[in-house]
Amino acid sequence: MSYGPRLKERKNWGTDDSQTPILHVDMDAFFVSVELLDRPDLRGKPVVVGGGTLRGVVSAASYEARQFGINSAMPLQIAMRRCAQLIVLPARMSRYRAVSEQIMQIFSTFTPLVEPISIDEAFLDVSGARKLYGSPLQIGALIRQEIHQQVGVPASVGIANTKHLAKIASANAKPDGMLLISANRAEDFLRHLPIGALWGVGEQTLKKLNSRGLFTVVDLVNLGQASLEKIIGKAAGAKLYALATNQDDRAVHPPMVEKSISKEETFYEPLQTWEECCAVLLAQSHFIAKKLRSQSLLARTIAIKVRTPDFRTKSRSVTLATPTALGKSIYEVAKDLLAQTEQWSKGLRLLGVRAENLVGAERGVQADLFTEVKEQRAQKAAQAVDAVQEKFGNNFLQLGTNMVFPPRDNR
DNA sequence: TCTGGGGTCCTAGGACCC
DNA sequence: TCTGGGGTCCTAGGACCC
Repeated sequence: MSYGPRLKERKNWGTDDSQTPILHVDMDAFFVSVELLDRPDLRGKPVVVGGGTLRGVVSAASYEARQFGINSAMPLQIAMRRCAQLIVLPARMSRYRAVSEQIMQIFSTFTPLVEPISIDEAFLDVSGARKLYGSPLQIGALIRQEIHQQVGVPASVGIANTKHLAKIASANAKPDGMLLISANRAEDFLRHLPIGALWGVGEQTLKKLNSRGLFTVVDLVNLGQASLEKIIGKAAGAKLYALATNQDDRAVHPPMVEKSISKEETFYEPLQTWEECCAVLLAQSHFIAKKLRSQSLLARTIAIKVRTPDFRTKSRSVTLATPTALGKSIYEVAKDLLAQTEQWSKGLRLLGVRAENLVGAERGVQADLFTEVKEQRAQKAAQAVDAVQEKFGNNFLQLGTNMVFPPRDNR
C-alpha cells in the first residue's frame, strides 16, 4: 500500500480550495490498521477485529476481508461463514486509544480547532493555518504524511466548506485517499448521491423514503422541506432537508462534556435468577459511579435497560431528588427499577445501567466519597467470602445484605 | 443472518403549575 | 365546577452514529 500525499483522481470535484476550510480526517479500518502495526505478518490477509464472544459483531474489517462481503456491525458468526480463513482478533481498546491520542496530537499541531467525533476521526478548521502550512489541500496532504510517518496507519481526508460535506468527502476518498469538493461544486456533488449517504439517514429512514419513490438527494430537494417533515418528523425533516441543500453552519468546536455514562453487557447465556441480575447491576453501578467521580459529575437520573432473549428491549428510568455519584445508591435505584420491569424473570440477554442528566459535582461529594471507601472495604470482604466458597462448594452464603454466589464461570 | 457497546438526539404522552 | 393554554419536567421508546 502506498502512503503519502495524493489526491483522488477518479472523480474531480474542483481544485479550488479557497472556500473550503473544513477537513474531516478518518482512519481506514482503524482497529485493524493498529493491529497490523503489531502484527505485520497479517498484512494482505482478511482480518477483522471483533467482540470476544460468540455474540460479537465485527468492529473493523480489513479491505481484504471486505472483499468477502464482510462489513462492520456484521455478526461474527456470519463473517466467519463468509470467509473460512478469516482472522479474528479481539479488540484491544487501550492500545487503540493510545494510537488515537498520538493522531489527535498531530492534528493539534496544525490548528487548535480540532473536534474529535470518535476514536478514529475528527473535524479540523484550518482557516487560520494558511500562512503557516498552506492551503487546506496542502494541509490535508501534510496531515496524511505525518500520520503515516509517525504512526504508520492510513488516513483519508475530506475537504469541503461544511462539516457534513467534508465527512461525505472523506468517505468517498477511502481507502487511503483525499477528496476536495470545491465550494462552487458542492451542490452539484450532493445531488447525485443516494439518500443513504447523508449523515443521519439509517435503515429505517431510508426504507420510509424509498417506499415513496425517493432515492437520491435531488429527490429530497425537489420534494421540499414541508413534505419531508411530514414523512419523517419535524426535527429530522428540517435537518435532513438542510443537509440535502448543503446548509450546515455548524462550527468546528472542541468537544462538549458527556451527557450520559452507561455500562451494559450482553450474555451468551441469559441471566436467569434475581441474584445474578443484582450481581451484574452492582458491578455496573460501581463502574459508572467511579467514572462519574473521575469527571466530578453527579447523575440526576438513573436508567436501566434490559433485553429479553426474543430481542425485545425495555428501559426504566427515575429522576432522583438528590443527584448521586455513589455506587451503592445507583445500585439500589437500579435494583428497584429492575424489580418493576418484571422482565428479568423471563431471562435477560442484556442488562445495563445508565446515568443521565449529569450535573457538576459541588459540595456534598466528600461525604459520598467517604461512603465509597467503606463500601470498597465491604466488597473486599465479600471477595474473601467468594474465595472461601470456591474452596468449599456452591452453597449460597448470606453476608449482610449482599447475596454471594459462585461466579458464572464455575457453573 | 441474527443482531456489541458506547453514546446522541427526538417524539409523544402525562403530570403539574400558573 | 366539567374544563383553556402555555411552559416545563419526566418517562419510555426509537433511530442513528462509530
